[in-house]
Amino acid sequence: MSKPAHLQLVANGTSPCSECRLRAKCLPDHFDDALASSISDAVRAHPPAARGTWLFRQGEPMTAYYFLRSGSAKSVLTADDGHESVMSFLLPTDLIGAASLEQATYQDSVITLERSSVCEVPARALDAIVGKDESVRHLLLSKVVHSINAERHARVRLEHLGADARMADFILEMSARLQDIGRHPDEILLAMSRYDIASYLGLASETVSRALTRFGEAGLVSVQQKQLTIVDRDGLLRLARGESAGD
Amino acid sequence: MSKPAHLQLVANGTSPCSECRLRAKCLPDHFDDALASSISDAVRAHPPAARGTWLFRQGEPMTAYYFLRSGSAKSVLTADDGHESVMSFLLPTDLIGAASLEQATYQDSVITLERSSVCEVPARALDAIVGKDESVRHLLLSKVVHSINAERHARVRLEHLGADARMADFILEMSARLQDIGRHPDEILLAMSRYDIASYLGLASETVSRALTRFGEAGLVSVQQKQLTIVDRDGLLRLARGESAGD
DNA sequence: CGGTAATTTGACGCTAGTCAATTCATGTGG
DNA sequence: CCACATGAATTGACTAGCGTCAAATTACCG
Repeated sequence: MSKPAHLQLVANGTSPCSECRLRAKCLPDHFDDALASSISDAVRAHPPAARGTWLFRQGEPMTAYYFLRSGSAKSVLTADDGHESVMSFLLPTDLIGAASLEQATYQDSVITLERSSVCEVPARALDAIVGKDESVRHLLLSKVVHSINAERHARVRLEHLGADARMADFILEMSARLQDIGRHPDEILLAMSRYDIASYLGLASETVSRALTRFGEAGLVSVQQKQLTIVDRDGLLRLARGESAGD
Repeated sequence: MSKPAHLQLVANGTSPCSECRLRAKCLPDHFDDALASSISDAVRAHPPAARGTWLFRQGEPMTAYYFLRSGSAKSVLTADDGHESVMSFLLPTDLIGAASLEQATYQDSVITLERSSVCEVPARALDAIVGKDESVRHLLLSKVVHSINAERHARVRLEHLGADARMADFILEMSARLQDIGRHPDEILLAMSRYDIASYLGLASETVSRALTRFGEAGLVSVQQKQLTIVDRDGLLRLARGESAGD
């Protein structure tokens, strides 16, 4: 994260979705010719960008949305007083910029957490497709609504759970999302810093550190730097439900 | 709130929007004939419902959205373990059910906090209008996105603010929303219980009570049961920014 | 006017934040 | 390729804010 740089707009990609392994998560089932041609006009695949690359920054004019194709990123909200909060971690197939739809400027900043590639969809092009294709419209809406419910989950987690429970819930959340995109649900690469996790969960980074250490000692997970492996999923589940380790 | 009852579907309303004082907040500027007729087919105004009436409950099949026309309501999320969290307070012109768009069942429960009336929009009718009218589509999307950003604000409030600051922020939030619908920004009717406020802010109800008492003593507000009057707006603002009372 | 629920107020304890010091990765340049 | 520098992560000690429990008071509705 030493050299933040803006995303280079190297538009060397061509109609990218037709061959994409993850297409089913981004587009409707029926990938007919009409849709395919709309898409290839609209979507621009980018070459991989280095860790620490900004896709956009809060306050900039809103020009495009993105879908993450590989790697990972985080979304950061900067409050009036300068405080920064990590609002979400982004994995492949996630819609990036949902909170900025219909807005003149971006409502948050997004930065890659590792070498990552994205598919860019200019705002205008998205609007055109959504106006034409009903199933794309439903898919977009359901992605947006999904992010409402993700925010709500995050909020309820803050309201009701203690530090350990939040941490366990976070691990299970990441696991479920990895599984959803066809990755192994027990092998989690924590590409973000402890500080980022802490901000996401409303904790101090020391508390995250302590929780991970304790989880390791209790045989719930095994942690080696950024690589976390789930060992006792049921144990994590119990913790996330707010039951103390022993019950 | 003693006798919860489901909303009576007395469809005695007719094309309600054409005469509605708050139309500008629910519909696009140009209210042409085509749109007007779509609307009158779709929107059904209900007679006022008593306090404690459920509009819908989490898990029920999703059939319709609502716009609040008068009164107020709260949205409640029930977690797997039975815990209930107040997710939002609803005021006139608010879209009710945004989190349930494109879902088979309602994602939360909504109950009136006082005698209130609503405009019902069947899911199918909304979809039809959104498919036809571009400006309605943009308005709907911006309402949905607005609720993402409201959730985010609520979450950042939990993460960064102490009890007093949350409370002050809540009062200012309600004030701004009242002003937005043309009501006096200093006269706030707290139709919800202290317990509801506490749940919304992630606090204990005792903490809410104490904060209100202290605010009254400090001359920031004047409280008489459910009627709250803002006395020192700047003082509240400073508190909400996290500055202690004296700075 | 009485009964019930909501609210207020007080006392106490625990959780997690803060401060501080140490160890450990990471990647950079000689 | 290794030594070093920088920032991240870990660990420990201390403290404060807020939740919990309990009791008293007040509002509200029949």
